[in-house]
Amino acid sequence: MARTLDREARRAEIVSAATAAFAERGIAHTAVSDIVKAAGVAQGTFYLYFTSKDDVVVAVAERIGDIMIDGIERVVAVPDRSAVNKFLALLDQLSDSTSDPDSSELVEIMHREGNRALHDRLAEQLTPRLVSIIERIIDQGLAEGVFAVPDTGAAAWFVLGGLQSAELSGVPITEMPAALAAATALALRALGYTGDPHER
Amino acid sequence: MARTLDREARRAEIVSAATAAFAERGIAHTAVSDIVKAAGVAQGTFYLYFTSKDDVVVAVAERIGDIMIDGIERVVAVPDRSAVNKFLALLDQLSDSTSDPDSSELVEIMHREGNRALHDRLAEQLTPRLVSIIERIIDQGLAEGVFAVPDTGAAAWFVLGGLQSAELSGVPITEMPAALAAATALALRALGYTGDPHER
DNA sequence: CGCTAAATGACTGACAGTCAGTCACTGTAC
DNA sequence: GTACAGTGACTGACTGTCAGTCATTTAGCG
Repeated sequence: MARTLDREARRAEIVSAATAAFAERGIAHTAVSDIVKAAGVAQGTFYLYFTSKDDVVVAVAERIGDIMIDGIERVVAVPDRSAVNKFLALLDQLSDSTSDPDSSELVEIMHREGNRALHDRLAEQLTPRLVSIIERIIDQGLAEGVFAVPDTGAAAWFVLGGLQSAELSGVPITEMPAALAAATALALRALGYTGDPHER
Repeated sequence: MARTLDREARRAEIVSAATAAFAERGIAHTAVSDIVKAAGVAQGTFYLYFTSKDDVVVAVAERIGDIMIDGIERVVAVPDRSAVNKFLALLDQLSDSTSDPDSSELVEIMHREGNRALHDRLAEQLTPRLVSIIERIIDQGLAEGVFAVPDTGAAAWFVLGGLQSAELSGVPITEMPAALAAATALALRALGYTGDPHER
């Protein structure tokens, strides 16, 4: 059965099997033997594509991260959108990734208790990418004269941290929109924006 | 050797042994058998005091958290301090926990690669406690008329998230003070403060 | 056909967690 | 003050699980 699939495809198959297994049992209760059984390969094969069990967790997080960044890049790339508009769109997209059927299940898996490691790995590789998108938005806002910050990089990190923290604040899901609106207002104020966010 | 130590003391001994072992080898490379050997008890005894290996990680994080919160409560409890002053003192204390000999080593251990779990567990139980302290400071600031936010809770979460994010931004330690100053300025602006933070 | 590299799966060492048994101590009875 | 049963903290050898390895097999390619 050797050489029937190219390297990337085989790797992707194992990542899919791992994602499904983590969804069903959680990371800690998923053995590498479960993953390879589902993927239809031998245990040794697994270690030709991943250096460790942790390595496949990172790969799953990467896949989720790629999907999320794709969605965000799409709404942010729209030309002729104002910086504030893009910023609000980015937030919509971040909180609404649940509504995207592709990513909704993945995000749900990640938030399950017992899959903390997945959440951490995602944050780890998502955060720098989000920061760089936010930096671009802030720079645009500075050019437009609606934002005022001395250090784009620091502002991007701060604002992102603040917004992510709303997610962790433990407010019930029903009140999330309100919490998010509050965080958005604070973020815009931190960026030196003085207008009404709802102009759009 | 039965009944020679009260429950709390024995538990504390095991936590100490675990802390030392985690410092030396990292969590993943520390076996429960290493901890009990260092603590001078049998493996079974460990499970009379902790439900799992993860449970002792939480206990170590709690000990570190208690020390940090103590230090912060101390500087924040000073009467006659303005809200802005307390806020700045809190930040000093948070970033300077390294200078406190008690906690410096603990903080260092926690930041080591491979002890991510410890960092996460600390954040988990430290964050709500910090939020509540920051809420008190914001309320004081509202009473003093120097802050202006519609929702104290949301503001506390946002500001704390933003500040913690500076820690993760990957700036070299030499530039940390500058990054922290930038984050502080952003935080105060988010809180609606319009004065000069350096009045003190 | 060799030759090379991918794939295999039985195996191993390590380790988290268990449990039947020990023993130091305490309270009670005489 | 002696005997003795009761208690529960403590023990450590043991077990099942599982991540990771490696000698061997299989498939494609010139």
